[in-house]
Amino acid sequence: MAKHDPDLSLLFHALADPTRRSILTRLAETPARVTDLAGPTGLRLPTVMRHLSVLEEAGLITTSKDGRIRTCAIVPEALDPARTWLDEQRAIWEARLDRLDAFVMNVMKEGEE
Amino acid sequence: MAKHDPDLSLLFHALADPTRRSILTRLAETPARVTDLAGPTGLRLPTVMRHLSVLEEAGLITTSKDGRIRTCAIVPEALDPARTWLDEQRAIWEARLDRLDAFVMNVMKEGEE
DNA sequence: GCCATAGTTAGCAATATGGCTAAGCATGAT
DNA sequence: ATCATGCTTAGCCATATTGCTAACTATGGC
Repeated sequence: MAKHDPDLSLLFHALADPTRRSILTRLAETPARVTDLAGPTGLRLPTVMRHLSVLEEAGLITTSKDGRIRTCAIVPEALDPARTWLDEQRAIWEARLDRLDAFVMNVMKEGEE
Repeated sequence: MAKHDPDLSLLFHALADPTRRSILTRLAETPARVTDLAGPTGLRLPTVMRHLSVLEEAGLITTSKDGRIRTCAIVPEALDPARTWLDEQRAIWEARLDRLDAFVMNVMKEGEE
């Protein structure tokens, strides 16, 4: 049951920003409030909110509000589609490398003229 | 031989675009000319050139020009930093999950006393 | 030389991104 | 009730991204 959109573009885009990655590693320690997350970044609240919504839309975090406090937490399995894609690519790329070796050697041999 | 910056932001950003990912999977089959890569995308040459330079700056591909033909090829190990980061995160995230489990169990146990 | 091919460069337009301030709303403490 | 806290919304600005066309360079074939 895929609740979150596993769209790779959303996922990779969310991971492409250092602020967002630092938020994720911070959340890896423990869930945190929005203000707690903003602190280390040195950014203003609305800016952090924006990053959080990007992370949430990518399915990387969930948030819930209790009173006036919104608590954010990671969604560990959200990384899986990215990992899977990378693993698939590596498999394909490496398989091709063997063929490429042969190709390069051939070209180099012909280039000796 | 210019070492490419393994910057995760560049890397993830490059992977965040479907066109670029399709170019990569195309290149996984075999090296190809710029025109060959442009064909399947339905995009114009300059646009594809742009995508290629993003991929090259991220270290994901190398290109070389022979006569008027530029040949592009994947750089398999370029994915490693991304894979490594994902693996690290997963380890940390899962480690925290265990602690969270313990915490929850502890709370539940105390609640029974 | 002439011309088609392959790529490149320059520049335009629309949209997205990432930061901000200012003002608003809801909640908890006094 | 009042006020501080925590978040939210609206809107502004600068820059980046992604597409395009048009014009240019460079190479290879005839």
